Amino acid sequence: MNRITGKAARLVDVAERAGVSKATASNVFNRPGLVRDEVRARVLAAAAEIGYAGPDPRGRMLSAGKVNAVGVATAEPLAYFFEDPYARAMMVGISEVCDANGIGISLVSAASEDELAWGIRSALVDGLLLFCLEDADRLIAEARERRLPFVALDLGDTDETVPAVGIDDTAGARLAAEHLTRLGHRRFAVLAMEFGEENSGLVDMARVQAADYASSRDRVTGYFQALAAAGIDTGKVPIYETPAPEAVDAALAALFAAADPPTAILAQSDRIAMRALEWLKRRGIAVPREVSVVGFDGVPEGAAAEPPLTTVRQPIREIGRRAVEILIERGGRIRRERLEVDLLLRASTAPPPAG
Amino acid sequence: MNRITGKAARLVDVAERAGVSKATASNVFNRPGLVRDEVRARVLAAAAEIGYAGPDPRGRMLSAGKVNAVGVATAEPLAYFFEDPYARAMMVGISEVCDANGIGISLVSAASEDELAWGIRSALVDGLLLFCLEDADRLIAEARERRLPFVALDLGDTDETVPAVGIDDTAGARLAAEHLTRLGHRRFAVLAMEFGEENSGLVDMARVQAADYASSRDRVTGYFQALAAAGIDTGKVPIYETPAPEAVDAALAALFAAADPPTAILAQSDRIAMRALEWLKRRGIAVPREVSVVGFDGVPEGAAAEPPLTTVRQPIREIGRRAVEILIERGGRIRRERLEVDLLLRASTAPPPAG
DNA sequence: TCTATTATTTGAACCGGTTCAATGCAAGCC
DNA sequence: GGCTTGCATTGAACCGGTTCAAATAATAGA
Repeated sequence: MNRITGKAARLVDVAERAGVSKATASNVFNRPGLVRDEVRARVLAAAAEIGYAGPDPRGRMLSAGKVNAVGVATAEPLAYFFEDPYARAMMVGISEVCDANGIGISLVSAASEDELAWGIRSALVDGLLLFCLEDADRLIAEARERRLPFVALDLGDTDETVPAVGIDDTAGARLAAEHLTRLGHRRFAVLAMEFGEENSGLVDMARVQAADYASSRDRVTGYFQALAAAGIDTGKVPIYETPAPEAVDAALAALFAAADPPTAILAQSDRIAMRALEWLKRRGIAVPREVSVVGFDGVPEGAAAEPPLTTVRQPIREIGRRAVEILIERGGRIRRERLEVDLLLRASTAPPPAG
Repeated sequence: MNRITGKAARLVDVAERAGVSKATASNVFNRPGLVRDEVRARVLAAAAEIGYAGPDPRGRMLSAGKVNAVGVATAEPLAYFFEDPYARAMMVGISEVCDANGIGISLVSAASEDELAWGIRSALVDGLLLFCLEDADRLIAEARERRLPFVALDLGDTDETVPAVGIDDTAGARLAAEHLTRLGHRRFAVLAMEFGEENSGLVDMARVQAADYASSRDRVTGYFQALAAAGIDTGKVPIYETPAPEAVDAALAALFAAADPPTAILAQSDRIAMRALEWLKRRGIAVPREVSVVGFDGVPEGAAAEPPLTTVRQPIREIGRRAVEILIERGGRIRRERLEVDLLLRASTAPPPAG
C-alpha cells in the first residue's frame, strides 16, 4: 500500500522512485545478478519505502503465460475431495507429482451446470484433470471448450479421443471371477453399478451392451469371460443394476428368496459389496461360509468390513500420479493409459459350502 | 489455436476478423445484451472460425483484480490435505463456504523454506488461509510479506496481531479436567504437546509459562484451573512433554514405575491419548477401570480406539468455515475468534478404582 | 424534416508485469 | 587516442483482457 496514494504500489512506482526504468526494477526482483549492487540497493530501498510487496503474480503470469498450477475439476461439491476415500487416494497421487514438480493444485467444482462451466472457463490453471464420475461428458465438453490440455481420471469413459488414465476393467473383473471359479463356485450373481439412465433391478445383456458407462459394461464382460472359461452358462447368471444402496438390498432379497441362491456374488464396487455384506449379516447368512463376496476398487474401508472384503484393487494413487505426469509431459496430446489391477485377498471368499 | 498463425487466438483477433472493436468483442462475451443481434452473431462466427476459446481468464483477472480463489497454505506436503483427518475436517468446512460463494480453492504447499516462500508469493489468490502447524511463524511472515488478506487457522499462535480462528484452549482443558475431578480422581498426570524447541520428558512450570506454543501452555492452564478448584495441589501434578510417540511411552513408563501412579491422564491431543491407550493395553492396565484417559481434539479415529476415547472436541469444520467467512467479510482486517469446544464422553473415563 | 432520446460502438487508458534488441558507458588493449 | 568488449540500463512491445466516457447511429416524437 502506497502511503501517499492509498493504492497498492506497483513496479513502475518503485522504478520511478528509485530513478530507474521498469525493466531494471523488474530485474532487481527476477535477475538480481544483472543489476549493479548500488542500483539494486536503491531499488530495494524504494520498494521498502512505498511498501511494495514484490512483483504481483498476476502480472507475471500474464506475460509468462504459465500459471504453474493444475486444476482438478469435478461435478461434485468441493468437500468431496476431502471426504470420499476414492477421491482422496487419487488426490494423494496427484499431490505427490505436483509437489515433486513444484506445481500447485486448484480445486474446481460446482454442483450446478452453469457454475461448473464457469468454474472451468475461469480457472487459472495450465491444465485440467477431470474427475469423471457422474457427468463425465459435461466435464469433457467443458474442458475441450476451454482448449486447455486435460486428462480424464478414469473410468468408464468410452471415447477413444479423450486422453485418460484408468484401469483395465475387463481384466480386473476377470481376476475376481477367476478367483471364485478356482474356489469351486458355480452359482453366481452380479451386483452391477449403473449402466445408464435411472434404472435398477434385473437387467439383460442388451442393456449391458448398450451401457453408457463403459466400466460397468466392461466389468460384466470380464466376469463372463472367466465364467465362460470355467464352463459356466453365463446366460443364467443374473445381473442386477444397483445404483443405490436400497437397490442392493432389493437385489439380494430377490436372489435369496429364489430356490437356488448364488454361492458367489460379484459386486462391481466395494460400496455395493459392503452393503451386501451388511445385508447378509442381518439375514444371518454367513460370509464366506455360505456365500462369497468379491468387491471392486479396493477402498480402505474394505479392510475394516465384517468380514474383511476380498476385492479387486485399483491403483488409485498411481492413476492420479500418471494423469499428472501425462499432463505435464505430453501437454494433453491424446494418450490413453490403462493401469493394471490386482486381487486383494481378504476374508470374504471361500470355497462354496459342500453339497 | 488460430489455423493461420498457429498461435492461440485472442480477443483482438476475433474483433479484427469480425470487423468490430475489441470493446464490442469483449461485450459479446460479457454483456451480450449490449450488442446488436446481428453484430453478436458476426463476432461469434468469427470466434468459431479462428477457434477462439472465449476470453482468457488471465486477462480478465488482471483487469478485474480478483481471482476468485482463496489459497490454503501449509508447510506440509500437499498430500497432507487429503490424508490427515484434522486437515481434512478443516478443509471440508472451508469447502462448504467456498462452494456457497462460488470461490475456488488453491492448495499452496512446500516442504522447503524457499519453495514455501515462492509458493505463497506466486499464488494466484485473493486471500490466504494459513494452516499453522509447525511453522506458523514462517507462514505468517510470508503471508504478511505478500500483503494479501489472510487468516490463520489454529491453534497455539499467541500473537494478537494475527487474524486467526481457533478455540479456547483453556476452557477446553478445564472441561476435561473438571470431568475427571467430578468422577473423583485425585492423582493426575499431564501428557503435553510440545512447548517449544526440541525437548521431551518431565518439565516444570517455568518451561510451560515460557512456551512458544500457546495452545500447549493454555491447555495446562485450563487443566490446573480445574484441578485447583477441586482442591488438588497442582504443584505435584507431573507434566511430560511428549512431542513424539516414543516420548509418550517413556512418560508412561516413568509414571507407572513410580509408587503412586496417576488414576487419570490428561492428554493434550488425541494422538497422544491414543498412543497412551495402546501402551496401557500392552501393559495390561485396564482403561477406564484402573486409569482414565481424556484426549483433546476429537479426531474421528478416537471413536474407534480401544476403548473409545473421551475427549475435548474441537469444532474443526466450524473453524474452517469461520476462517473463510472472516476472510471474505473482513478482507483480513485483523480479527481473532475463539470458538467453543465441548466434551465428548465416550468410554475411556470412569471413577477411580476404589482403594 | 428536425430534434430529442436511446441504443450501439469505439478509442484509449488501465490492470502489473516480462523481455529483448538496442544504447550508453567504461574498462582493457594496442 | 582510438577501437573492441562487455556489462548495465532502458525504450518499447507484448501478455489478454475490461471498462468508461465520448462518439455515432438508430428510433421516436413533434
